[in-house]
Amino acid sequence: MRFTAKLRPKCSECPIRHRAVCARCDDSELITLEGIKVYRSFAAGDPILRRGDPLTYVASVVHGVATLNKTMEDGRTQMVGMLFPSDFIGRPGRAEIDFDVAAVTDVTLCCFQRKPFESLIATTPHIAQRLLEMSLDELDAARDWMVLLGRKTAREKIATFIEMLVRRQYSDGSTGANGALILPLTRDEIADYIGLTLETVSRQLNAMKKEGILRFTDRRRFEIADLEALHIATGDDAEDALIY
Amino acid sequence: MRFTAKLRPKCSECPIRHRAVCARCDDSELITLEGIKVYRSFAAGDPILRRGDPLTYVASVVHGVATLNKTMEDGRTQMVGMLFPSDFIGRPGRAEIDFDVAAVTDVTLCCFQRKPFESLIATTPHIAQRLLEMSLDELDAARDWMVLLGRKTAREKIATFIEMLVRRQYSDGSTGANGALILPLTRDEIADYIGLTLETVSRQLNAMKKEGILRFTDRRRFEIADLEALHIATGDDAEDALIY
DNA sequence: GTTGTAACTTGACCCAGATCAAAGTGCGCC
DNA sequence: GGCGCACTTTGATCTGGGTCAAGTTACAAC
Repeated sequence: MRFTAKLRPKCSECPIRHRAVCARCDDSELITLEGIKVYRSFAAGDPILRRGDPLTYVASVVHGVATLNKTMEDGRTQMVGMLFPSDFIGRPGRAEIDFDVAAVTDVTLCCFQRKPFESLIATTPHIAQRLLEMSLDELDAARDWMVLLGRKTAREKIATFIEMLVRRQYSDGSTGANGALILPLTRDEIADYIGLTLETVSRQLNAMKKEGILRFTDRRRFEIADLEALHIATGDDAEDALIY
Repeated sequence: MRFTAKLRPKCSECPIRHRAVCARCDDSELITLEGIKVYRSFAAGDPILRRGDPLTYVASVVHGVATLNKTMEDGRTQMVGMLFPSDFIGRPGRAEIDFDVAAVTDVTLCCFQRKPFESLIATTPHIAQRLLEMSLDELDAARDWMVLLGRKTAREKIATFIEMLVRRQYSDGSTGANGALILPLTRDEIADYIGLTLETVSRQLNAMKKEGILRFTDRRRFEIADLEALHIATGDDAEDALIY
């Protein structure tokens, strides 16, 4: 793991304190965690872990966005996850990782050595329970993504991706000034996430701009002009919609 | 949950004893489980749970094959999982299920009421640990399937699906007489699992038959005539291959 | 046996999205 | 302020797999 900084801020002031793997820890458990944690920072574009790397550390994302990528022998790639603040990297009980993890924006991680973290899990049910809950949530999300990849049209894929971004950026308050939303990924990266090519992503995004569903201030910053139309474009049930 | 039988066989003689959620339980923990478990059977084709059903029970598959299905409003469906013996149904801490579970062959489940099972998890680290491990394994499998759905060709999808079947049927010894493999799904169900149409599934399966990779004895029973060619057709790395 | 039906195969044609190609845009850096 | 480069847009064309439409099996019920 590359890193550019080592710090150990107070858990009590941590922005992900109530959503991360440590969410249910009490004060004494936090003190234990504080003793073994190390902050590490990565610049946008940096690799965090490569497929096959030994999993010496596990970590929580504190700031920024990271992606999980699988690459086939001939170079085709599929992104299999996007990590936002509070998401967890690494799995206890597994010695190496089988996909690449990369920082797409500047990223700060709160890292724990895997071995001591595994012992902690065994003795701290609050952490084990929270980790199980987070893993099951990720599994649910992965299954929803399987529907997107297997059955949705290009337009539905884009709309679903945008809706997911909105949900995540509001839930961790990482929207830009005056609530503007941010596309943390390039057209190419979006394509890898939703199983399209970058050209199709570009065309669909511009189509939704022309239709007045999205309003871009620049290539990365935008807002939702018509939340209802966006949801209809996802192809999902009305009951799953963001409130509008 | 529909059921046709209620039995409570001995855990020590259970065929999935060492692979299911109870794998790491000691004798005294098994006695606790024996006290609260109930066997239920479903006929091929029966629904086990429907989307939105209250999750009163969680269960392990003892015999047979079940599928997890998501359906969009307009009827498009995507299978998001296949459950073989030892796989687990349901998630502690969630009151309802958001996909359909159906028996594709005759199925026997070992069921536990969710509430008592949740208390068991809290007090029995052997079960909590095993459940976390199984959930993370499922998450890994879901991510591999995302690559299949997002990036693989029809031929690669079929080959990967067959290879997965071989792996699972050997690992639980559910192959037919003289080691013949069984397609537990119809062409239509296979299509829903790998994101194709039934016609494409049929064409690709017959192509692999003509090429001498697969040998069918009837529509559901077959054997692998060329395991190496099958693996090459998956598009996956040689290192992930079944031994040949 | 016949008849019904669900599952499967095969062929012809079509189209959403891929591929190939060429501009356009914007930002960092000297 | 202009050069370089990465990213994006847009157009033209192609194609893998979808769609539509007959047939064909194969087994279950009578």
